[in-house]
Amino acid sequence: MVTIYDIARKLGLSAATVSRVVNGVDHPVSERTRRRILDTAGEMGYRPNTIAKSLSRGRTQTIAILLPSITNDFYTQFVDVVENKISGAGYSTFLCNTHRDISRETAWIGTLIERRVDGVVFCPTRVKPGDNAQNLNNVRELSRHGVPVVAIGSHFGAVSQVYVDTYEGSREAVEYLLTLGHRRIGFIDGLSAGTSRRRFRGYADALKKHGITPDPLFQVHGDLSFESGRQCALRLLREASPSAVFAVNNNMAVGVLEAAREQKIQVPGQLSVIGFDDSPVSQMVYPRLTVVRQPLEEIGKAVLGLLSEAIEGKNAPRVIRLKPQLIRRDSCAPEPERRGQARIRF
Amino acid sequence: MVTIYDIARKLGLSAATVSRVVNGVDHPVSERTRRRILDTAGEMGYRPNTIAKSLSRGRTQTIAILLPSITNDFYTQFVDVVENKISGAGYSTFLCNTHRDISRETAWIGTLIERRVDGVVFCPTRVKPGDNAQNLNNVRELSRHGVPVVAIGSHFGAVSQVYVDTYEGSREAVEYLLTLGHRRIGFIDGLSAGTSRRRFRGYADALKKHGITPDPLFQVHGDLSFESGRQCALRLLREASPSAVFAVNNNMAVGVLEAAREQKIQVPGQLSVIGFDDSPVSQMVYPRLTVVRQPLEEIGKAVLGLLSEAIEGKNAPRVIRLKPQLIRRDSCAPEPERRGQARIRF
DNA sequence: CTGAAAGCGCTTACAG
DNA sequence: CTGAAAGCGCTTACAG
Repeated sequence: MVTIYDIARKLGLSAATVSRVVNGVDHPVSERTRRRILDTAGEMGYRPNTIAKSLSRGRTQTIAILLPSITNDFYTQFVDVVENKISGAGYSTFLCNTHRDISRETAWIGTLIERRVDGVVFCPTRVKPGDNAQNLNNVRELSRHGVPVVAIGSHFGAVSQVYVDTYEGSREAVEYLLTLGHRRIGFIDGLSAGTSRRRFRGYADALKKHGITPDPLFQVHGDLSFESGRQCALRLLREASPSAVFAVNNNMAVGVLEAAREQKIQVPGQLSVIGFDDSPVSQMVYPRLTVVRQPLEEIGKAVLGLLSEAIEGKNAPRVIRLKPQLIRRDSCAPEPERRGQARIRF
Repeated sequence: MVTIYDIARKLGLSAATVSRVVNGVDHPVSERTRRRILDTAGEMGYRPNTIAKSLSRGRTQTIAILLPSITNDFYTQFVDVVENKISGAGYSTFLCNTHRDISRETAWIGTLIERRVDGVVFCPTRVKPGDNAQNLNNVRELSRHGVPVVAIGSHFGAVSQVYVDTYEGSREAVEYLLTLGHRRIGFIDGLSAGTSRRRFRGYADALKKHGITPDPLFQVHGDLSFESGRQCALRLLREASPSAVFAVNNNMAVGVLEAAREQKIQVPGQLSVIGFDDSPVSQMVYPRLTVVRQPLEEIGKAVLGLLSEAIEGKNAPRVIRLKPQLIRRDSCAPEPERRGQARIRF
């Protein structure tokens, strides 16, 4: 590999001068030597060594995206927009996948500190009850070592956060179903340790506001997979016969569609369905899913903004709140009639 | 940030000794000083600086995955398994997304050379006719700078390759349809500049073997999206009335399902459908798609094996061939009857 | 306009 | 068992 010294030697110049011109630094250099340097750099196939630059500058121009899963549609789309903005800002990005294993998250933290990344986009991994506490430890560990962090969704003390008001999104979705006349509304939750509690509260509050007491019979827990959505729906259909179902993600909502099909229940004729997030699959199924969409482009912009602030050290950590949006497609319809009145419990 | 010098100074030792023990190098050190160093390293919260290590060792322990799109299910799954193996081998991975833009691929090449990555997993971006030539240039550029490369799918001179025999997979899928009695088999291709020519040849050869001359009327081009699959299917249905359709990816195959639904054509009763790759969506639609699956786990293993060889410089570049597998699910059935005999052209 | 020199934080052959 | 020193490839304040 050719270095600035090779160029300097060949031209009888100093490395300092070569460094200045190849970096386009604002520093007076005669036009002639500039040309000579640029030319021979080209001829020799010179490529600056980013590692050496990083060491002397104390900056790596590198950002990590730490997340629970890359095969989950939400994160895939998240990575797509965030990575795009990161590289647009002149950084490279380390992809750090925990595979929903908190111990791998913790391991990544160490690696990222040692790699001296300039910042990390932190999507906490939490599936088990204790995970949340470990997330906090991990964020603190980064902060202790001076690594700027922006957290997605969850709040971790003195660190910036982009927060999508899933409570509000959830509430709106259920409001919508209520407006359509539904009163028997099932809720398919995710892992209990996850952030879906906010989604549940939005659901519950909407019901209460309309004088309906949330009934545990209408609430089931899945694991975010298609198959679990199907199972949950089957159970709801059997035990609560809802006229509408709200699921906390898309895969499970699609599972609901499948369960309905198996039970010969028409969607949306006999059963309305709403999902959360807006993955491509939501428009590839029949009927196309009505969903609560998280504003990915805005999220990406917020993430980069907050991260830049944190890196520059200009502003104090802060949180940017974003609102999800209800996208009405074809999976919802007015409640058909008050079938099964006798079994209504609320 | 605390350095080995800080530890050395505090203990009245040399940086060399500290370096040796914190790295667990095989070099005699008294048990006492080892303990002292380890203890104070712990107390001081010492973290080795990977950047400095990289510079002095001439190795960055970093691998890049360069790909056309991260929102495409195939690449998402590919990244999931490959990144997992890469980090398992002690490397971190740079995610380099070209967004199907060849000029961004070229830009990444420069960045990766300058970052001195230890290797790159190269999934060529090609959508336009000229892209292929640029892919070759890019691979050569990496090689010229001594960066080990393993290419996926395409062949690029003196560089290792993992090759999935999509010709064979395609041929088998069409054989299967022929076995079911289908003779009017539509083919939905991707971008013409892509690798799907091999898939087309598999299709064409299977037909010929059964005495059927491939008819251009049965061949249409989509852009790999769901919507284009739908459009292509609509056109095929209108102009060629096939009894089976084979699409070169899953999204388009799902689009075929949607088109059939709109036209009140039963799948698989009146139309059989096969897709390529095996994305999660293929099992979330109705009916579940029969597909040609690429063996991701094996691909991942092959990639890492080849990359290791290239990094160690032990073996000459070589290619590992893998075979896709036909996964029979619910979207295919025997050809119902010879409807529309009069219009058969072959 | 150009350069000498120290520094970034580590590794490692060479001595002792 | 321990250390002095050079080297990895840059940057940049300081001189001239």
